[in-house]
Amino acid sequence: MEKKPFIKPTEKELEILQILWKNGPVAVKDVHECMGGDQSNGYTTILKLMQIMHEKGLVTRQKSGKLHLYKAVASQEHTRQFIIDKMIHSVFQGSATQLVMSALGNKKSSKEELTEIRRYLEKLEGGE
Amino acid sequence: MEKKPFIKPTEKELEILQILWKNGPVAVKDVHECMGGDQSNGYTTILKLMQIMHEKGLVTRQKSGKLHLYKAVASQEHTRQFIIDKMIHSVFQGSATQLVMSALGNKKSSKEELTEIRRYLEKLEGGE
DNA sequence: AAAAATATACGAATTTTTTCGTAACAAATT
DNA sequence: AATTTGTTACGAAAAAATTCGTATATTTTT
Repeated sequence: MEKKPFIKPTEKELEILQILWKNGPVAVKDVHECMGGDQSNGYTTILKLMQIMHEKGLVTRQKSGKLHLYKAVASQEHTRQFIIDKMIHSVFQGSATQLVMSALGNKKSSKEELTEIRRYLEKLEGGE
Repeated sequence: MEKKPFIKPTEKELEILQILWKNGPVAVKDVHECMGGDQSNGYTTILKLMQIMHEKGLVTRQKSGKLHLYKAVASQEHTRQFIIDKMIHSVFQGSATQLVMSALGNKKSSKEELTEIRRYLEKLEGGE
């Protein structure tokens, strides 16, 4: 059996993953453009990062003509949950409740958002 | 006017801050012990980290006899909100709602927790 | 006052993350 | 077939974060 340790992506890697999740399998060029072109990041910087991500197993890639199309391995949902779990543990002393309150307390969430969350909560409570 | 950029603490720094918030002004020794003694971290490692945090302005310190008592500068609440905001932006495409759902979805939160959060929400909605 | 114990200071090594220059390669264009 | 163009590969530098050894200072004990 293969045990996958799930490597936590670094900040930059996360930025790249966001783009991969949103746009499906894309080339380095596309990611680079999505990140604002050379103003903010050199092309080879992004390329290198994506190669490293490939080494780490964070992404797979597939040759298509002369370019590589990269795809995230872990789902956005899975990665989010992993990160959130870590955060709940390291910053909110294990309390999801405290995280939620912090998340909602500062942001002026719209009434619609709050209602949506409340519905979601009721569903969770009901379904138990 | 002094503009405070608010430096985001690193992971290890955050661990230390947790202890400072919880236990008030304490010496390096205390922090070191709280973190499991030499098994996990050398004393001088923690010391150095705390000195760096001092340089960065993350903590203040005060001499008390021969030791330094360290205290976090930013409040736990403030730091939490800063980190959560960053996370909402970088991982949840700006949607606090999605973060909340992710936080509650994976964890099997207890009925009590869910109820507590729902009450909190109702208060937010009402108070608007 | 010498020795031991307890802290801090400092410098440096190590590891991880980020950045980038240059080479190599392949396809398209001339 | 030579040149240009677009891409990946590679190596190394720079920056940031973490770890630790050793020196120094101060207090306590002998």
